[in-house]
Amino acid sequence: MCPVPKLVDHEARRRDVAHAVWRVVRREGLDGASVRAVAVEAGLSTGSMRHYFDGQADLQRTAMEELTARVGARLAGLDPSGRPPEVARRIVAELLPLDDERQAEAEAWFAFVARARTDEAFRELANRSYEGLRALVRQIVALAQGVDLEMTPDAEPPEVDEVEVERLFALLDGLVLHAVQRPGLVPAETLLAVVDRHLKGLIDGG
Amino acid sequence: MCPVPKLVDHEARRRDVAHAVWRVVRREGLDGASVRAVAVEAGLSTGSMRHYFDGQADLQRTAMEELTARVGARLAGLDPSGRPPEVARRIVAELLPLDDERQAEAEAWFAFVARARTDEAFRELANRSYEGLRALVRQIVALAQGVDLEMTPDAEPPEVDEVEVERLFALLDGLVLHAVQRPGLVPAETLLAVVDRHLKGLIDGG
DNA sequence: TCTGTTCTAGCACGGTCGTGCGAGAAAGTG
DNA sequence: CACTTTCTCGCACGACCGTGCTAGAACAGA
Repeated sequence: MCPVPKLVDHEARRRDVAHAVWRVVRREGLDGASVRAVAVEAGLSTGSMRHYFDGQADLQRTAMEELTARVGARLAGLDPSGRPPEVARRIVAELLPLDDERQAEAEAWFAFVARARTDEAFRELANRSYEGLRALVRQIVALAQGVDLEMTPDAEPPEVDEVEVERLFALLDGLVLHAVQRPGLVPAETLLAVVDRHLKGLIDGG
Repeated sequence: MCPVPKLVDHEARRRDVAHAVWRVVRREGLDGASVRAVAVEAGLSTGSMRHYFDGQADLQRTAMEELTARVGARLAGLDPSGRPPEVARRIVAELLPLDDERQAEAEAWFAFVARARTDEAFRELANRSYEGLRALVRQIVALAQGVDLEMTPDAEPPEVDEVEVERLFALLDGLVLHAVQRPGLVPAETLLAVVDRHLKGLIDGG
């Protein structure tokens, strides 16, 4: 009856393998993310991965959850100080694939979202992210129109024009989609120019 | 040496099977569009389909081409008369999934586009459609800003602000993406309200 | 009728997949 | 050292897939 020796950090291992899933998904699509392919990418054997994942569903779901957690952590780490319109611009810029790392995340993310349409296992997480992003965009619209979120309670969503929320939300998703669809052909300056133009109209109009 | 008897219309048959592909893709995703599944959906046997398609690649590519042809035909059939801003609004409304038929088309379309990112066989057609839509959106922006396209030669694209083109293009793709992502939860009125708001800003600002 | 062509149906092969399993290596404790 | 637990590896099974193939049905002309 020995005290349990912990040889490897399971959580860290699961995270590493999740990153391997992202790379495979980006390169070959979610269909190509077979257990064998991910094992090769992660430098493991298929049998070895079974000690950390219950199966392919657990593997892919974990990779998707890790992705949302990563994006969420980056958003939570943003500097909330400054005039409201400047904060709004900062958050928007964080949502765009302005560098390679976020481009890779966006490409993998859309693969998961695409599958969520026909696979229940991914749907709930996709819907939660969708609602979370919509709430964030609602705050961005409020910020752009000069509302200071520090003054309003977190529980209550700010009162804003829902048409403008959907307009900005769709614009952002469309920009990311275009960057994903044509990697390297949508420069960062274009993305920023478009959102700056949009935010300008939002500020002037509100 | 008989005169060749033509028992079935090959083109019509290929079209019917392509529609069966759409239904399977909508229901189970592009991964689920196996030759066997499409054969069942179309009421044929796998061996019988080989008389009309060279293989799975031909099958899926044909389904995607048929989809672009269908959308293109609908756009070509639009009434081009009226004041430019009204024509612009008419074209935009045609691009949105306002009824079940176009919703189904949009869902299948995004499945093909998603695969095009990692599968060369679909990439060329996806890129062509992307460029075609971008050119169309450029014309819409010109129309919204009062330019009468009848006065400008077809060969030369209208001179418009490319930032506005990308902004409207991304907005439209984002709206369609949201409708695809959450079927039934994005009502037609919302889609129209958003594009009307956007076109209004485009007209006033230009 | 007979003949040649088109079309249909389904089987069989080779390949990939997810997954369960067991043997052996590695590491920590007595 | 022995002993237990953790970890790694690769094989094997059954399922599904794309595809080639063959035998027969359906049909148009002679």
